[in-house]
Amino acid sequence: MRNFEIAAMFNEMAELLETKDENPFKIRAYRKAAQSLESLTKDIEDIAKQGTLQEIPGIGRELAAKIEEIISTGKLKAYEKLKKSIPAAIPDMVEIPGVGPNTAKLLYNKFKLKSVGQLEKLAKGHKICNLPNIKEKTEENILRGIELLKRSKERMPLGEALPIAIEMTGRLRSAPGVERINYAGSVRRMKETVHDIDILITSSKPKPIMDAFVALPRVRDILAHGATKSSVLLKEGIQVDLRIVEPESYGAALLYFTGSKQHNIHLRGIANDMGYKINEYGVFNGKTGKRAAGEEEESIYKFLKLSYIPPELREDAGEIEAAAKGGLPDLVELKDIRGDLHVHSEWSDGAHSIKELAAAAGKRGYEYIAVTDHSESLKVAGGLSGVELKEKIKEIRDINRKIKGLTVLAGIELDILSDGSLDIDEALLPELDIVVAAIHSGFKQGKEKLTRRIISAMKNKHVNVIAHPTSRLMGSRDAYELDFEEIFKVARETNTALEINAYPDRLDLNDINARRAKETGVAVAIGSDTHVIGQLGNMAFGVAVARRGWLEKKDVLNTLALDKLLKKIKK
DNA sequence: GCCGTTTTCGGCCCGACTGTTTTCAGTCG
Repeated sequence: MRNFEIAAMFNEMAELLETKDENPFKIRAYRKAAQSLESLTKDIEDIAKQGTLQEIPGIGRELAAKIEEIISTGKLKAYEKLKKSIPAAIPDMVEIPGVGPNTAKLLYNKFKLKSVGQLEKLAKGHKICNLPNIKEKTEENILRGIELLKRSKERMPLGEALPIAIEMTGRLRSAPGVERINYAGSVRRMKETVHDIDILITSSKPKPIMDAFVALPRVRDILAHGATKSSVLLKEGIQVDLRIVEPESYGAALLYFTGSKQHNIHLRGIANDMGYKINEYGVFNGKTGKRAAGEEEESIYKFLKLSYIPPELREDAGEIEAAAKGGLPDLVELKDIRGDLHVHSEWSDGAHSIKELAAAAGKRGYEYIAVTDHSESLKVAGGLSGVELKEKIKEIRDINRKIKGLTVLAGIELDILSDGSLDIDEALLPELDIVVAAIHSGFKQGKEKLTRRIISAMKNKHVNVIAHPTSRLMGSRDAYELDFEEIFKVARETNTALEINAYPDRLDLNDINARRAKETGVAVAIGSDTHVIGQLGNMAFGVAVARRGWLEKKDVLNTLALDKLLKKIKK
């Protein structure tokens, strides 16, 4: 799977081309192609073999040839040449907020800089403030930009960003003059990580709201403070943008501010073809300037003859074409979830008793939870021996006799050992209601071996779900590579579900693999991997991944009623 | 560099904020 490697190369080429005064549309073409590769649900090498590269949106004759060159030689001459032609300090300087290609080139040509560090020294010595278009203020801004670059995080996990977005909108809601308020951007699209938080407000009196915004307690730095648009950097290292528009522009502004950029560009292109223009204020007739829509998002999609596209799908990954044909999926919702299939109790490394978990799950309206404590070899997590497992199953049966309205399923999170065997006396497996298996060690074994381990677990007739298939932990452990095509194939053949682990640092399967699972007819189970009762709420993040993966209710195992669930999984 | 029942050439989304300017370029989203 070299999709991401090639996408990264195209993205880097776009950045390099930006410093060369290249045609901006050519630069966009590279970005669009990169994005297209990132959202691809198939292996690029397979597509190349079939000779259908040019069927990928944004890939034409030239980029297809470049992809083939990368696949066959491992290199791309055009990339190497481009990289050699641009001094490394220029793209490094462009990383500084406020410094773009032109400023970077100007600085390089004047001082022949080798690094951002050298630039910082010069700026501190007031050596750059006599260049054309650069005076003291710009010099200060460059220094501030360098500081920002050091302090700001690359991307923040959704699990951290969403609560901040909710808190900030909550605080601003009561500011004088606020009519409607929403967070937008990639947080609204529920992307797994976000670069910044976008907030939209409608009001006819923006100024006092803006002043309140930049004075909020979390604000560490004000990056821009205008009449209708401001940006701040929070103490947490993430940027928040606030935009205020008149109430009649709510829909258009929410659409614009939610993105994605590629989705908006595509919509605006459709409007152009119809003789109309879309901006953040509305849809306007290109000739008369007369307003045609914009108060609500729905009215804009309707005007463009598209069905309404939920934010999670707005990535220009085929959703606009589907909406034009009325073929959008009817996305699964949190309220469709009838139970949680991955929960830990104090029998292993969870904090609560099974009784407490059952009560909390009942409060959430669930019909069932599977208590899936770890198996014996996972010592750090207090894995259960066979004897303990038997006791635990007995406890669950007792609890089920006493409680009403919710069924506790006797489960296990079974370790898939490094040779692919299962960490249990297999005679015990039939006594369990549901068996979840997962890899917890040997992450560096390589693609082939890891794939074989998972496949051999799936082939066991008692294993129902493979949990967190790639074992990634955002920010600390990358996903290992797997042959997903093979895994999906065996999963379908053996009636094994793959998990979307809803724990915010995992979200594994991710959106793209979830979509591919659906396309290949593999069932998906969403599990919260709860260790503390509050984490049951993480189910919402798992549902978000499912929605971003185009999943419908029927694609998700734990939307089934208990009797249907038990009938559907293998025994 | 892509794309096309209007086009194989000539389009390609659109606007806010800032600083250095005296009308605009650069940057950002």
